[in-house]
Amino acid sequence: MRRDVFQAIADPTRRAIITLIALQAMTPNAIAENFHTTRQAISKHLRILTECEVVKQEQRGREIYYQLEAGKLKEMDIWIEQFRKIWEAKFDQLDKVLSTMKKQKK
Amino acid sequence: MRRDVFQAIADPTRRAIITLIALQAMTPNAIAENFHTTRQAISKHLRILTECEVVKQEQRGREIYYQLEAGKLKEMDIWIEQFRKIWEAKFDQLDKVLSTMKKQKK
DNA sequence: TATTTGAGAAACCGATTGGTTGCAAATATA
DNA sequence: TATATTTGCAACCAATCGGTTTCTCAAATA
Repeated sequence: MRRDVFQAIADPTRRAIITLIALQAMTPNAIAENFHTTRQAISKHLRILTECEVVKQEQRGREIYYQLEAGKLKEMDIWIEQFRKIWEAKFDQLDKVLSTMKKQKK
Repeated sequence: MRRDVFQAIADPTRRAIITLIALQAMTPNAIAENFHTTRQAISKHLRILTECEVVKQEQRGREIYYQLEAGKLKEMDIWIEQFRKIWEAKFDQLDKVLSTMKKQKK
């Protein structure tokens, strides 16, 4: 199955997992404690995140620590980049309007 | 149905539509010409994009022009923002490693 | 007025999703 | 060694997705 970062972060649970493990790596069990689903459901999400390389595994004994691969999120950032100019331009226009209003007030 | 921006951009066709109409508003027919699907399928995507407020309609006679609401994409940008520090930190570390290697070479 | 054109809505379809329960394998511990 | 713990995997299920075809409606045009 072909997956990408955009699909990976489409699910709210997956986004929550990403935020959760952003600062320190965690095991599936520890992660699952933070959600109202079964451990297996979390395991599935982790599999998807791993396939998309948004997350990295590190085996330690029988435990597996999942760690965020923040760099992969940069791909999204690059896609959004092209639209940043547009919404910033919009705000520039708003600035102009606001400063015009200010001048008129004076 | 509860939808959000993240679901909106999860589909590649939808992302392509967004890029397509970023610079100028377009009608469903005009948009559909750029894809290998029916106009109705595009119409469905436009409905989802409209529900998520990523896109705005402007009726002109019997034609409807779809226009990008770039500001909505900013929501995603804000979510990614929190991870930007992390991947930038990673690259800072890489910089250190590289400069150390450079010094050793000298 | 009759006809063509642009667009959304509805019904349907196969594939995918996110969840569940039950199981098997490997490691840790008594 | 026997048992408990951590994890992934398979099978199943209802809901949703992305697509199609068919239909209706409103606006433009002959």
